[in-house]
Amino acid sequence: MATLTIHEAAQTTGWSARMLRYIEQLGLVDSPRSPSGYRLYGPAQLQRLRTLRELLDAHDLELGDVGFALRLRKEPALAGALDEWFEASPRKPVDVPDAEWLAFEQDKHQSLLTRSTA
Amino acid sequence: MATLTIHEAAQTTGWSARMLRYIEQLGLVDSPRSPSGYRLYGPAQLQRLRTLRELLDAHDLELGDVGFALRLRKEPALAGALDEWFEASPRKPVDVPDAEWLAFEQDKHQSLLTRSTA
DNA sequence: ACAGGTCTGACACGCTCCTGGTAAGGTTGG
DNA sequence: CCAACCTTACCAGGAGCGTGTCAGACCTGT
Repeated sequence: MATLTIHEAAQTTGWSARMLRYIEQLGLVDSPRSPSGYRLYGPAQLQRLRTLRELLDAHDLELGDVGFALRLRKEPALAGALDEWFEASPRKPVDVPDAEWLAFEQDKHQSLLTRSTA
Repeated sequence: MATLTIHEAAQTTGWSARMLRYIEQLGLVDSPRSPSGYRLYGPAQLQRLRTLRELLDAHDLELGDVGFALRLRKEPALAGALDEWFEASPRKPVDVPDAEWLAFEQDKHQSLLTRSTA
């Protein structure tokens, strides 16, 4: 049988069993389960856990960072909003209706004026 | 003159002066400086600070997250490595030679055996 | 059926992040 | 020259992350 239990998987990957559960909770590597609920780690999962470790070491990342990267793939709206913000000259955000956006644009100068004359 | 000092900018953007310095330190919004070193916030910076706040509120982000997104733009190698990792079906990791991979597959059972007899 | 392995959930500790505050010193404008 | 602002560099305290460990219940192989 090519599937390992969680402690065996921990041994071969260098993570602790605790961390394997945590990694799964972050959505980074989730293993299939046996009928009774045991986690079963196959070659694919082991591979993923190994390369995950390499990834962290190579680029000085933390699990939370990879979790955020995952969130970026799952929420294209978020990725798009960040893209827009990083474009130096920000236009209108995707999900803001024109009226609201214009109000904001006006309000900007408004508040600046009231500030500088206050 | 259309440039504000840090406390004025804090007023109009809703950040604290302390946070404006922190945001600059993260590399998210850095302002030009006066000859003597005072930060000068122009419309472009104020705009950026405003939209930054919207961004955080809209997507439940934190400054560190945006900082990480910035890092992704600055380090294409990092972004590429993450891309690769997220490609779901990883066969052999790019940088692990076949011999090593096979050794691992064998070693797996090996180490489990030696473990249990140790 | 018994030993040992697994499950979830919780508590705890150390560490970093976020944010505020303060101290010591330079700048500016009246 | 003095008040009021700015600068950098620290310390502090609450919140969240990474990790271990324990408890109580369930599963498995001999």
